[in-house]
Amino acid sequence: MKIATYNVNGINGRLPVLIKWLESSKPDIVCLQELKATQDKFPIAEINRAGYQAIWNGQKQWNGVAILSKGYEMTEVQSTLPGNANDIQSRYLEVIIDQIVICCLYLPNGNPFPGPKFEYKMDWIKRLKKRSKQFIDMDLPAILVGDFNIIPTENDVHKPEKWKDDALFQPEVRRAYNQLLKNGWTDSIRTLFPDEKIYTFWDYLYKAYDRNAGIRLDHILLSPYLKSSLINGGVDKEVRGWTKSSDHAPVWIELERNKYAKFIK
Amino acid sequence: MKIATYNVNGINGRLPVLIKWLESSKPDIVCLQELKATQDKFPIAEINRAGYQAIWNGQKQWNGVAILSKGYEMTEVQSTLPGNANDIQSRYLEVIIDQIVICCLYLPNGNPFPGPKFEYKMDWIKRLKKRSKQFIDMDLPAILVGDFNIIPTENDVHKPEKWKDDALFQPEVRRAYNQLLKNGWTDSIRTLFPDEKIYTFWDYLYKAYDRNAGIRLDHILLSPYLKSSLINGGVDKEVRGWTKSSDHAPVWIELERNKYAKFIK
DNA sequence: GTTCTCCCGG
DNA sequence: CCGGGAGAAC
Repeated sequence: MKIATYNVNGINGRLPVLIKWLESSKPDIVCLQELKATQDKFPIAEINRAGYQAIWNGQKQWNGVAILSKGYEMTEVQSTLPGNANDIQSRYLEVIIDQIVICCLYLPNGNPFPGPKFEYKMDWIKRLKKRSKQFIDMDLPAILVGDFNIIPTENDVHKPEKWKDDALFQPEVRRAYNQLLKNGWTDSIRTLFPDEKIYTFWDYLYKAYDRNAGIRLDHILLSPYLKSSLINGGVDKEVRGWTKSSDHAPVWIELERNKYAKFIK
Repeated sequence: MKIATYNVNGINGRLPVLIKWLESSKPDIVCLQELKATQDKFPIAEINRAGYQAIWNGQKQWNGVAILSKGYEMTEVQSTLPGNANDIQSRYLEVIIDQIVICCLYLPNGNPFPGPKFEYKMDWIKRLKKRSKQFIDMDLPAILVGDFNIIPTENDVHKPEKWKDDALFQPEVRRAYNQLLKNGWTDSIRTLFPDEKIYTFWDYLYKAYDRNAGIRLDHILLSPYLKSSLINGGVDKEVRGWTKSSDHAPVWIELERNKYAKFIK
């Protein structure tokens, strides 16, 4: 089972690129972030035509998340991250597919640091830790998939010194990410490639992609039950070079179906 | 010699359509209106690549006119319509090509009627009458080419009654157009097709093009010396149906080179 | 409807 | 640099 995440930065503006990538990469499950479209502007007809069902959580100008599935039935569990009834930003979608809990998340950027937006980010992370801890405690097969807006380590950024004042690279943010790992979550890509410089985002400005001045923001975290099912993964880096591309590249993993199936029973 | 006019409604947004049309219609001279681009944003490189030189008169948000030439040398004469030093809108460009004075004009729309915008339109027409009368008085071979924003007669509009309150169809505007004809100017298209319903503009709204609910706004007027040189003309109506098309269609005429050459000597 | 401009957010 | 939104003009 191939599971991917892709921050599309505007699903309607990005539709040709998205469809082209779906057809070449053929993921079974896709978590999308930054739809930048209202619920009724989600291009469901084109998504269907590409062979995918979808559940989505739109919003007017920013944010917006969706989960696409090819063949697998989906059941929606949550469309908000629990813990703050005042949070009206569309950044979370939780579904069950093939007996796995799949959480599509678009964590707040948090810039400028410091400030209220950063505080919102930290509160969001706190709620994510709480929600995700429940999956661990319940021994559920679960995956946290999406744009975390967190650069986990110095090995995940081209020039660490440029990011020291940025909300994406604050010590307390990185510490929170590490706590997720300590809680039992596995960073798929880092597990597969322990030492490589791997990026998933390159700024539109200053020809960042041409210079490979990137950062790693998009992550796929596996609960303990799924850890041993991980058989492959990567970043579809070339997609970032396509015309009219998002500033993110898609990230994907492959799970061995049989390995986790036996645990669930 | 094939001379055309085309209100492009944004030259940069329209570039693929414009190039495609240039390559299929192959006019020698083209007057463009509504560039909607500043002087430095005019896509001269792409125009050159299509085989045309250009002189243009850009403006920030609206207006903007240009004259393209394939092979013929151009000499700029005026970049404003004389008679009002306070008029800063880029709506006029006068050049000499092959010994003919070519005036590219984008006459003000004038809506809403009545009001200051309509008064500006009438003042502009008054100045145009004055300038164009000079060409007649001087026996010069001259052409007035462009978007006149004037519906000359009831035969130039799909449903005349819908336009009676519109600045494009006001009696005093149509009277002014008729005075140009009385001064000696020849409406090329109407001369070639005296009775046909011919349109050059279809609103983007209400599927106006599909219903052929159009109006004739774009005209090519010949001074007396050139009248007998007119051998062909038409509207490239199909261009209006192309994807990402302007709301106007190109209009063109062909002049017999030898017929007017003998008069000039 | 479709363009462009300015603005925001990233 | 790009998306999307608001607003103006046609």
